[in-house]
Amino acid sequence: MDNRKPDQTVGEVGSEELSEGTIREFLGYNLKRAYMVLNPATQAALAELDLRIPSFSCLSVILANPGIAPSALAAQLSMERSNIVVILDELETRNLISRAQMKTDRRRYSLTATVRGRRLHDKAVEAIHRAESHLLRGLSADERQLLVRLVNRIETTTTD
Amino acid sequence: MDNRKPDQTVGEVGSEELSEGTIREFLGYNLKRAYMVLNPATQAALAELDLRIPSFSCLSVILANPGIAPSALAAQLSMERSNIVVILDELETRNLISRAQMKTDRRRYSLTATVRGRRLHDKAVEAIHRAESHLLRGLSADERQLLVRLVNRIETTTTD
DNA sequence: AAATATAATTATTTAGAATAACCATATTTG
DNA sequence: CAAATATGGTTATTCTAAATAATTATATTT
Repeated sequence: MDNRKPDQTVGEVGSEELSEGTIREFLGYNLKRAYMVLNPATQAALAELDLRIPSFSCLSVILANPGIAPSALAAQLSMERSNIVVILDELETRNLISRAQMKTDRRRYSLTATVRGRRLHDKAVEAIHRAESHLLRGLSADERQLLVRLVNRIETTTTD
Repeated sequence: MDNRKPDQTVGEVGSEELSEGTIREFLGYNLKRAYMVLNPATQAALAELDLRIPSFSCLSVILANPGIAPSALAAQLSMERSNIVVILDELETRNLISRAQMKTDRRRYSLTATVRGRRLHDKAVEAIHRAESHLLRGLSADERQLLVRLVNRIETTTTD
């Protein structure tokens, strides 16, 4: 029933002939494996610019939404507010973003990227694109686009 | 240059109109988001059977490769050998697998699943399939298959 | 005016993954 | 053959990232 090779030696499985069994059927497992490949590659690409992935993500969302508040940023990236703070501290110290108290609500801070922040961000975007392109070199442009769309439809389904 | 809405109030970005900016372009970001959705769903499905994801993965690979050694198991799942040990301890305590010293090499242990282990595994497979099917309900069978294939081609590309 | 809620922050805890070190057995090599 | 080196499993430890709790300031509600 479950013996693929009826004559296999029990207790002696050659390392080349290992089967992954059922787990490869699951999307979750495959996603995780892929993520474990993409993530270090992205980290390495950003490390050259002294950025970590969460810092880059924050910078990117701030650039796309000038004036965004930390709590909105956290919600957007599905991060804890408390963890956002230390990232913003670092970005601000490095003069990549600036915090300004809002006049309308003095509890909130308005986040904007500096010119320096934008320049670094743009470099980072290129670096990540290079890294990903390398990993995706086996896929055509159409296939890449299709992949991203399909991946997004998982999440879309969920958020509803 | 960077003002999408020329008349927007700086420091006042409505929460509904947030843009994700460039990050959505990156496969890594999209994969992570999807993974963050799949993972908790899988965890929840397995929790009912008192299994965690790594335990299930080990059980599954052992079932597919009876007699596999812990180090081969670790390599297969890209886990540290030292972390595998505690998982095997738990699986053995619960009588889901058994460890037997190999005659040929007494340093190695031969891992096999028990009947009880197989039964629990099969239940777990069903539970995960149910959970994933729910999350993927917006995709057709063809699309799901295509998604998994494309995801796998990322990793394949890398391992070469 | 008092009570309650929200935003940012700080400090603490927790959980997981990676590292280092240890013992037993195998293999290699002088 | 004996000594040295390597490998497999195990244990203990360290490191890091994420989650929680608690604090202060301001806003809103009653």
